[in-house]
Amino acid sequence: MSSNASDREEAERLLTAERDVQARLGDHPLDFASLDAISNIYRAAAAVRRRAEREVLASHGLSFGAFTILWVLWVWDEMETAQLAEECNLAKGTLTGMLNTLEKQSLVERNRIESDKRRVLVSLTDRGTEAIADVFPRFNAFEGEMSNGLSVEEKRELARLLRVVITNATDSD
Amino acid sequence: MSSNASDREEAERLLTAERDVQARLGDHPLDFASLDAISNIYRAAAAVRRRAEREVLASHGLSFGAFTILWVLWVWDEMETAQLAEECNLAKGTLTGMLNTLEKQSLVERNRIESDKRRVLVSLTDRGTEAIADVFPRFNAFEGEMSNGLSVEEKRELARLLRVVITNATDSD
DNA sequence: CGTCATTAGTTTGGTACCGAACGATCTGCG
DNA sequence: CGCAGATCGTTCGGTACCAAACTAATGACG
Repeated sequence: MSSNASDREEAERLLTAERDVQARLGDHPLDFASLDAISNIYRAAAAVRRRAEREVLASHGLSFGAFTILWVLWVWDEMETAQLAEECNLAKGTLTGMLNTLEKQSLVERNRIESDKRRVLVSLTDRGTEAIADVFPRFNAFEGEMSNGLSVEEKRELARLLRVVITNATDSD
Repeated sequence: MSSNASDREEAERLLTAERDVQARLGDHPLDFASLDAISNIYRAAAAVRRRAEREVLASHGLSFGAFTILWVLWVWDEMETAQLAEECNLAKGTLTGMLNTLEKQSLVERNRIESDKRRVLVSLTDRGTEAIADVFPRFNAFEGEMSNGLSVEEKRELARLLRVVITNATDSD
């Protein structure tokens, strides 16, 4: 890791920008701590997602969202659509489309619940189980790479801090 | 916040699932610390983004990405397309489309650079400056809400931990 | 000068994703 | 029963987003 002249220049450039922004805001004080924390969440998520799709998922023809669906179904065996959408952080309309795709690929199957025909139970097919069992270890190793340089305690702390944000963002939705 | 019976049940449910997954993986050990840390990044990002769009940005007709573009231009005054895409975490093709939208709304303008006609300098219009100056304080307050319950030190720590992940995910791209 | 590799931005084709409106099914209450 | 609301999944219209192919402009080297 280089901590050199250009890093220092970059830091100065950022400080100048920070001052400029503050000036433009007048006396309304800027909450930089929150800004950094929250905006880095988005940057990290986008970067991790893109890289995962390219390096781990593309070879299996899976998008990040599709992977998540398979993973959740693998863990919980079968799940109703609404719950699955919630667990995967997707709007239910989005899930419908992705399940169509996954169904065409014979990775998942849908079954209407007899006792309540509005509801649908989604589960993995054998092919789907095979796929996620194959790709998951690679994905988990990738997660390890992405948190390289963090101790186990730091990873736990990161997860904890993020849980607070998730709660705030999900609260009284 | 309730720490009650159903929370405990939920925790047990999760532990069971964890054991099941581990069993399914056989002797290949699962890196739960990395899994939690990384997957929470994505959950947090999606939750924050959706909420920001609904509660802060929708009233201004801005998407999260569009907001980011305006914000970056506000901070840096003007910027070439490639650099702007990088700063906003967008593929350059994506940026083209979003700039078209923003241009139609008269929020940004594009100017070819005379000395090198391939390049384009993007900057805010007066309307754009007005828009971001109006919405940003609200957005920053929202970021504060999202990190509610975290001390300033914890926010800085969160930002720092995420920077490590960002570096890992961006490294040798 | 001309041609070839490089670079900047745009176009293209395709998926993911959202919110809102919808249609089907269930449930409670008269 | 029967019908008024609630609840489930799907459909619809629209944006955002990516990677890869393309186009125009530049610059380097003969």
